[in-house]
Formats: sequence, C-alpha cells, structure tokens
Amino acid sequence: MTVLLGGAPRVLRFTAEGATLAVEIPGRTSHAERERAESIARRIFRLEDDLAPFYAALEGDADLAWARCGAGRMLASATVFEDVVRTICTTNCAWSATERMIGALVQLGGGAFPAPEQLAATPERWFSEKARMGYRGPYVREIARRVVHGDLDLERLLPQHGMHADEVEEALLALPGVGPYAAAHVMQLLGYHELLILDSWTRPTYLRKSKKKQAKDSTIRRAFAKYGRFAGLAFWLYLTSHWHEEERDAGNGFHP
DNA sequence: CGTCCAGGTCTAC
DNA sequence: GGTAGACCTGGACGC
Repeated sequence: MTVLLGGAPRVLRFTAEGATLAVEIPGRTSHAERERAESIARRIFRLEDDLAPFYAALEGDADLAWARCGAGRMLASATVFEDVVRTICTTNCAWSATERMIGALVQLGGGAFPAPEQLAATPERWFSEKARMGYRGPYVREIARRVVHGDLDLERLLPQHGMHADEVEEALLALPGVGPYAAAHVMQLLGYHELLILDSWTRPTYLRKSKKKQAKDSTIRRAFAKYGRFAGLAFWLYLTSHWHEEERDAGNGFHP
C-alpha cells in the first residue's frame, strides 16, 4: 500500500512469515522514515490490540468460538484522521459512492491518502466537483482545517494515550459528519470494541443470521451485552463469520 | 421521466 | 430525550 512517509507517498510492502510481519520500503529511507513505517504497520494491523481476554471469553461460545484462532483484528488506516474521513465517506450512500470519493481523495494525495494539510488547502470546489462528495465535502474540509489549526488532535484518540472510551466517543461525536454509526465504526478501528456498528448493512444482516423477523437496536445491544467491552467486536464477527469460512475449514488458525 | 434509498447526520422543534 | 425533514450523489426501480 502507499502511505505518506516524510511528506511523500511511499509504497509499503507487507509480508507475513509465521508470527513475524515484515515491512519492505522500496528505495532509500531515513531512520525516521523506517521508524514511522513500523509505527504505521502496527497501527494498520492493530498489533497493540490485546484480544486475549476476548478470546478467553469465547471459550465454548456456540457462535464465536471459531474466532479464537486470531480473528477480529480489523484493518485500520495509517492515521486516525484517515479513518475518520473514510468513515464519513461511507455514510448515507452506496458503497460504489464510497469507493469513488475515496478514490478521488487518494488520487489527490498522489497515491497515498492525503494529509490534513493538503485537504485543508484544497478548495471546496474540488470536493464537490471532482470528488463528488456532496454535503460531506465541507465536513471533511472543516475537520482537516481544525487538525491543521491545532485545535483538534485526532491521533490523541489512539488507545495508547489512555483516554476513556466515553471521552473518545464524545470527541468523535463532536466532529461534523460523525454520528452514532461513524463513531462506533471509528472506535472499532481504534481498538475500543464495546459499541455496536448499527447501520443499514448490519441491521438486516443481523436479522438474516439470527433468523429473526425484526429487532430493535436496543434488543440487539442486549443480545451482545454479555461480551462486555468486546460487545461491538462480537457483533461484527457474528455478522461476518461467513467471511472466515475458508480459514476455518482449512484449520490453519494459530493461537496467539 | 420521477421516486426511492444506500454501510447517516444535522437542525429544529 | 425523541422525532420529522432536509441533505449531495447516483444507481435501481416503477411508470
């Protein structure tokens, strides 16, 4: 994948050998850039996220015991800013529109997702006319401007900074264009796994999987409350279990 | 052609 | 605190 390293788009190649993840960067790199690349890899693959307590709780779980092989490490972006903007681009539109908007953003960034500085400096016209982001454009641009201006530090929301989940949620909900769905989605990527991602895809998928005719959000939440601070992740794995069927059949999971 | 709505959010009651 | 309408866009659908 391509990310910004020292302000320039650089290709990172990831390869896994057993339990080791290697990062390859074609071309010359400085020590600082290699450090940053490792930091990005840790963030993307969410290596700091300790799922052991979650897996322990899944022992004997009829629906989710399969996930103990190492499932649930959702792929994140290089920065929280990128996760927030991408998530806003999933709201109230078809998936094809999301791909188009993010494709335009990445093109603007020269192959990498653009930094807040670049988005803040890009005229509103570009968001509406080129990226076709509609009313989302001003939201994204405003968030970028706040980051650049210094009164918004999204990277501070990473779990390593020790903020309480409630504070993180409050900070996300305060962003223009971020509501309950987007906040829950970004929090999953950050490693706060309690909130359920409830939207027009997860709701019907839950009904189909659980063979229910209907279920209010509060009912769904109650059904997953037993997973405690991992309720949201349990919900997500329940909905996506069929994505993992090949790995399960192959039985090639590992136990971290 | 018009209407609806898709991996929602905001504002105004 | 809960709900109605508006909101960009574009693909799917009915007429």
